[in-house]
Amino acid sequence: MPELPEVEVVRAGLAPAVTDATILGVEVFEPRSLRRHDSLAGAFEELTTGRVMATPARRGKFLWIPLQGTDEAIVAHLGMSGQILVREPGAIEKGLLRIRLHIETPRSESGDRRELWIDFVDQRIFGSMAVDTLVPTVDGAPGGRGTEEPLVPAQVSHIARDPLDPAFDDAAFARALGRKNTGIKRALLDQTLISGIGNIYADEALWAAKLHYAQPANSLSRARIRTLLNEVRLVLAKALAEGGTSFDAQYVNVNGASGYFSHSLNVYGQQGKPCPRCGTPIVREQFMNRSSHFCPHCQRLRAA
DNA sequence: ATACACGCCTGCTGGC
DNA sequence: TGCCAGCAGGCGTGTA
Repeated sequence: MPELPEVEVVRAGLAPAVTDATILGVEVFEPRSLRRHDSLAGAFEELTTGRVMATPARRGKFLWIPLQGTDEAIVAHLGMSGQILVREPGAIEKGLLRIRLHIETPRSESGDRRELWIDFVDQRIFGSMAVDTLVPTVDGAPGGRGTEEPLVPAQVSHIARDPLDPAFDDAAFARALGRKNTGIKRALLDQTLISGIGNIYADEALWAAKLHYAQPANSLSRARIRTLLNEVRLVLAKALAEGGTSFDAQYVNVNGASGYFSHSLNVYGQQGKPCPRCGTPIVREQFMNRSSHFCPHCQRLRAA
């Protein structure tokens, strides 16, 4: 499932196709894929058709494409199974096509323009697209990766910056953890504290930092928080460098090719296999109605 | 206010 | 063989 690295791969792959391209038309095959769209502001099709797009931006797992000459952007979240694919007209989608943007790229040096399809494919409809208003960032820093503008879609403004964002505030994150009387994994998955982390990379980062998922967030020392943040960044950066994860082949990048980080997972999905550090069999337990994978030897609950 | 349960979704898998 | 419960889990909303 797409987490920060996978969404960033999509954003970067989308950029050359959509930047300065014009939206010629929109086909919505599944209205539920517009769940995030507030139709009181107008129909998605009407707000997008004819607009010229700017470079896509991302914060955490949210992606947005500003619409030039307006204070609006197309917002996309991939949910569990969403993909955004850049296709040549006429391509046949194997997955469940929910929304298709017909776009025309800007005039090239040779003077021609190309028509492309931007296909939003999503099996489970946890993801969605919308048109939303851009609002100023609270801290005045750029809204996210891919933009210099201090703007963020209204529905993304409550999402914290992600740990790869230069404007992420380490000290504020540490203070927030100190106020959280909950397990550290729950805090890592709380997108209002730190964004971009999902179940896979939460388990991987906790293993790397030798922390138990239920360790109370407010029991961690400043030094441990620093270590954890460092491991989070290493895990995300490594996955990003490898092009994203595709342990179940749900995730594909904008051209339809699978990512390939799954071979280097240390604990996620590795239950029963030896811990790469100490050899103790990895355990899987239910936590927060999802699976948590950890090494019972390396990752023990510590006294507060 | 904070913490947490739940609903949303569909394709695949394993057990009977 | 066929059916169906269980599972995958991010995020918004509702509740205590």
